[in-house]
Amino acid sequence: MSTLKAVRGTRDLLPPETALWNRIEATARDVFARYNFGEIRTPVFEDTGLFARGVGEETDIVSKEMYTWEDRARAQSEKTQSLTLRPENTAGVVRAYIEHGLGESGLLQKLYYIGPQFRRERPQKGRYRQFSQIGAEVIGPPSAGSESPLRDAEVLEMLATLLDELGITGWTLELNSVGSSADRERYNQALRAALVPVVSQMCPDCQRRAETNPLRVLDCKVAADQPIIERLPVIADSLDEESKKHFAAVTAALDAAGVPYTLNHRLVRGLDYYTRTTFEFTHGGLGAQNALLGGGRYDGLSEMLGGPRAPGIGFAIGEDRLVLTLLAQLDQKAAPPQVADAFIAPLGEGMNAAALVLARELRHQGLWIELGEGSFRLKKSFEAADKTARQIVILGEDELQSGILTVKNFSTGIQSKVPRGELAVFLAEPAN
RNA sequence: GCGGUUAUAGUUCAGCGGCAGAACGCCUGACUGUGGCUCAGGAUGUCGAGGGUUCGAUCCCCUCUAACCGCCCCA
Repeated sequence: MSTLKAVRGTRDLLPPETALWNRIEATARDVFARYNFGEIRTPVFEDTGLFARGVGEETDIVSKEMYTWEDRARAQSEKTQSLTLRPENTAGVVRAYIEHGLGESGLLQKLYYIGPQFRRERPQKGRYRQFSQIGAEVIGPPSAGSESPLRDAEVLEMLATLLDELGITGWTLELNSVGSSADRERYNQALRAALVPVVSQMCPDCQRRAETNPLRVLDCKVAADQPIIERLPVIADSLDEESKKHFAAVTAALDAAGVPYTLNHRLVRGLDYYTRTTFEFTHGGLGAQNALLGGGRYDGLSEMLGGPRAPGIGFAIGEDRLVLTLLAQLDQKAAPPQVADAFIAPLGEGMNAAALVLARELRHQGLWIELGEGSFRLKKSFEAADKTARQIVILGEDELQSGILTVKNFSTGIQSKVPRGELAVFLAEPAN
């Protein structure tokens, strides 16, 4: 019988790596707070219809990657409900926006989330079936300014700030506009028309894409196809005046703020709800999964879900990919194991209870304490202490009677006698 | 979902159709209340799982599972 393991595409996160996850999340919360975002937590599963309508029936995510099941009916007469583990979080946030009438405040809603998402894809490095996204949405009624290109620019500037504060170096912001849904439709037709005479010279994948999703042809990496792709129409030419004006305002604001970006007119994103601005922050160290985060504007999503008009813009960061990138940059050396301030070594099992009392005192004073075990020989206590703490406190009969404790610092090698009343202050001083 | 590579000790990895190996880590002692350095000794394990070929399989064959790489797609 084989032992049980974490299922395919899922994994355990262990210390010390979890410390990095916590640092990333703390930094994100800090940055979001400065931009006046509040946290939203939506359910991990939702009615399947939310994703079918919100993300799009024809997308890969909905058509083949969702974890969906029929919920048990409570009564014979009741119909079962189709539920799905969320494959992304924007649809859930917009559902909550509609459900709670958040638009009625007349204010812009600025919401962020951190949490697991689920897609049944073939796992690879940087791609898991349960993965974590850090995302945010700016959404509200047009009267709150939700359509303004300033919102796009602010979100992008915030992301640049976040990546910089996380210490991610070498990222690239790729930017495009896919226009309104009408613009997109017009472009699709132009693209199909332009492909007809040339598609037979292209790779088999492109021949298939030309049928199923012409926009995807732009993503082709086959070298021989590139000259053909170069001559295909560009989406910018299909944008209406409003969309052009919007995009020009976004780039102008980014220029003013000094946020570097690259225009990529081939950047088309896979979710149906995107309109106008779309973007991706990429990083070279991630291999085939080079997108650190992706996002864009979704002016029609609320209405697609039966809500009021509520334009918005948002993004999702692949937290797993952030961790991979930082781990690669840190080069393992800058991952110091977490060590306690002090290790308390009781001498003999008779000292165990007294050691707990001492540990309690010190912990209540804010110190990180590792509590040893009296049956250990002192040598063994030292060995354990050296791996888990900066210093060791010896608690034997002598120390208990006299109230003068023996402390040894591992980095300096200095051993000291410290009165119990001064112990907490002494231990807190890194140089002792 | 498709193609390729891989799977041996806690970890990183050698290995061979005939007793399962190294390094690091771990445990014990030298050192009875003093770690790191050193020395001596010890345990590492269903050789990913299941089946087949063979006198004999960790090794060859098949199936499965998983990781990694590429495709698809995406965070």
